[in-house]
Amino acid sequence: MNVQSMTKRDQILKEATKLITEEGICDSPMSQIAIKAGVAVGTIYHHFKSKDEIINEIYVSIRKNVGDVILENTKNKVDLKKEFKSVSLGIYDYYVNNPIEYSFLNQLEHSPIITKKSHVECEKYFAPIFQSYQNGIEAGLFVDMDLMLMGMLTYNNIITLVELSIKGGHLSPQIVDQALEFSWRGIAKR
Amino acid sequence: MNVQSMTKRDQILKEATKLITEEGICDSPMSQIAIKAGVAVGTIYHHFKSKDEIINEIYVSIRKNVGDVILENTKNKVDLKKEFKSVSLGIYDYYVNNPIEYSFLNQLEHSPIITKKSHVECEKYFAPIFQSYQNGIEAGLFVDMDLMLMGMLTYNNIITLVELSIKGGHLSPQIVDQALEFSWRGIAKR
Amino acid sequence: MNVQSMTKRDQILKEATKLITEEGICDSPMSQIAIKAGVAVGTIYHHFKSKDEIINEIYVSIRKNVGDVILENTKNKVDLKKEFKSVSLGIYDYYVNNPIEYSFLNQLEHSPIITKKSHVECEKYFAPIFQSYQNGIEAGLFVDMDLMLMGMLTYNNIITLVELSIKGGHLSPQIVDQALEFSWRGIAKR
Amino acid sequence: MNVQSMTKRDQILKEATKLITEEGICDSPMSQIAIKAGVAVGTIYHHFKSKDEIINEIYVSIRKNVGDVILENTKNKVDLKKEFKSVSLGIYDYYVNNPIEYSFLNQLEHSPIITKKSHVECEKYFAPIFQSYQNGIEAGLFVDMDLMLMGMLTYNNIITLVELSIKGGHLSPQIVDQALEFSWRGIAKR
DNA sequence: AATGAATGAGTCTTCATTCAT
DNA sequence: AATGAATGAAGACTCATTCAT
Repeated sequence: MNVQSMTKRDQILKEATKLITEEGICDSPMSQIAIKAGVAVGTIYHHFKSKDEIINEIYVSIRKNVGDVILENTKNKVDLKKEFKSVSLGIYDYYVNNPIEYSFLNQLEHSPIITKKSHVECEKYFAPIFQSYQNGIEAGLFVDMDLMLMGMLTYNNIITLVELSIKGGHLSPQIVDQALEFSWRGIAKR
Repeated sequence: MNVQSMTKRDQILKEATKLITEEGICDSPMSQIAIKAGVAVGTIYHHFKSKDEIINEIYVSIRKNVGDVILENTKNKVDLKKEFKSVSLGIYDYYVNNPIEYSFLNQLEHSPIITKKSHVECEKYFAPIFQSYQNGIEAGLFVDMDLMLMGMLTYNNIITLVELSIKGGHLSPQIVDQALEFSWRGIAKR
Repeated sequence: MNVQSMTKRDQILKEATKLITEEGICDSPMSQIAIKAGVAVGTIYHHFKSKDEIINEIYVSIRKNVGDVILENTKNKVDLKKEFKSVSLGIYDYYVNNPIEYSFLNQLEHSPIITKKSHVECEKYFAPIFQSYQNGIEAGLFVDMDLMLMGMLTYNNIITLVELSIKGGHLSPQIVDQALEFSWRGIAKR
Repeated sequence: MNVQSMTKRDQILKEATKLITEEGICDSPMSQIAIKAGVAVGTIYHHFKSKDEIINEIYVSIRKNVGDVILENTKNKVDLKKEFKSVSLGIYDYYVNNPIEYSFLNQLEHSPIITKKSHVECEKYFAPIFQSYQNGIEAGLFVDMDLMLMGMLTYNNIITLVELSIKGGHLSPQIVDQALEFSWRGIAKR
């Protein structure tokens, strides 16, 4: 795969993401993606097997981006609260700065189009957080809560914040911190 | 509108909800909805203007169901924590007992198909909760947090719980209570 | 058939004429005719066997109106030129004062929807003109032209005038007379 | 556009013309046009945006054919009467030899499907005749008649002739000449 | 006579995918 | 690798007509 085709492949993925986010999957035909990406329809089929494959690839790749943020912010073992906050802020920043990717995830995560395989592949990107929470519980610093529940509650609280930010415009650092404190009070032992 | 057509109209809405939940909008043709509902395609168009209209109507009606639950659990002013828990459990129970409706909401809430008008109409169903939180803050019993943020965080925590329940099977009352306590710690002043 | 149903029947015919003229046959559904006529769809089918029947009935009835004008202006045998002019002006006036009927005829006369039977029935309405021309030729006052040709040429010249009037607004009596003289020169021996 | 697609495009136009002429627009579905043209339905939409676009394109192209005939017979400035007759005969011949095209025009010219744009585009094809008549009037050889009126009267007389020919079978040169003389007497000063 | 809910074949159009170039 | 014409199944929606009330 040479440089030019790399470019085309990426162009296709990028424009597909944008179009699907804006119009919905039902209203994002391959022909339109081709036009936006500046390639022929046939070219898309040189790089991808089907429309569903494109969608799944985009989905997983965005999840991976978030996974990278998590990894980055958990690699140096530091104070638990600091880590909690830096991971949370990292995810928050990623979504707020990549609203198209965020919106894509929202529209697709509950769709039957995303395969079981894709979902499974995405799970591993969250592993570092679960590890971190596990440590917190074992160290007696976190409340004794079901691990999966704790992970989902805290993650979804970040999503709530992102949602508010995207709908209502920029959030002040105070508001963001309020939300993170909300979560922290929920998991940390007094 | 007589009894029989009521039945047909409801049948259409019910089967459309089920099909869309299972197959996704793209894979839920009107012809299929008609078959499942036991009516002719034309009959659907006798009762609804378009596919989008059906989807929006279903969306709003489910939100209204949740609104009714909220209303039911906020009408008797009682202890704030009791109210918080009964509202939360009410919503939780509704979604867990109506997984199809829950899934429908998930798939559609971020879709461009749902109109601004529908979204606006749904907002009012949440008003009682916001009122309750407002009271809590003013009484000095809740932390001084942005009202919208507080509402979304607590609501989404219930959603998280529902998600876990639907994915992982029945949740023990302890787990449910853990999650509600997580939220309560997040909003209540110590 | 009582007075009320007469009214409804006529209402249906009137609104069908208008709608078809404005929208074309393809875009004039029975349901729309029913609404415009203020009746139920089923009511239309009490009065007419089918859509085609309505169209044919309207077509023939308009042709009959023109036939009545012809009859009216040929019943008193007078000077040939005067008769020619009064018949021509009569037809011209009818169309200009009934532009919807005129337009209906235009749109339908070449359509396969109009049956052979309808066409044949309409022919008789023109008989008086042909008789008049026959007389003119036999009297040696008109050029010796094929009778049918003479009839069509003169009639179509009136149509030309109507067309010009409807497209370009009111025509001065001078212009109208110019056209009638054009025809007259075409048929009268010098 | 290569040779093969040209062929397909033309095939579609040709078969659409024939079918619409025979069956009327309402009874000429795209599926049928596709079958007759020996292409897939989708292929039609590869070449045309909509059914209406096809119809308008056919309409204008036929008018253009007539325009070419007019142009051909007016380019050599000769005797006015000779020109009048050659133009008239040219148009007459075109229609008689292309009865499908003639019938198409008849069915469509008063239809709301033909756009204003199409009508305007067609006007220019008649310009040479109007110029010729203008010359005749200015040279004092033609009666002083409204130019548009003169154009329409003479043109419609040709149409009358065509109509008679198509309905009644072949017309003798004498009959044709009778009609042209009818028109000539109408416009020429004695 | 009048109604209008119901029907379902049929309409125009779309679009994922293929394939010859 | 890239193209884009071609395909045809399938989609949303229409509408003439029927029929129980």
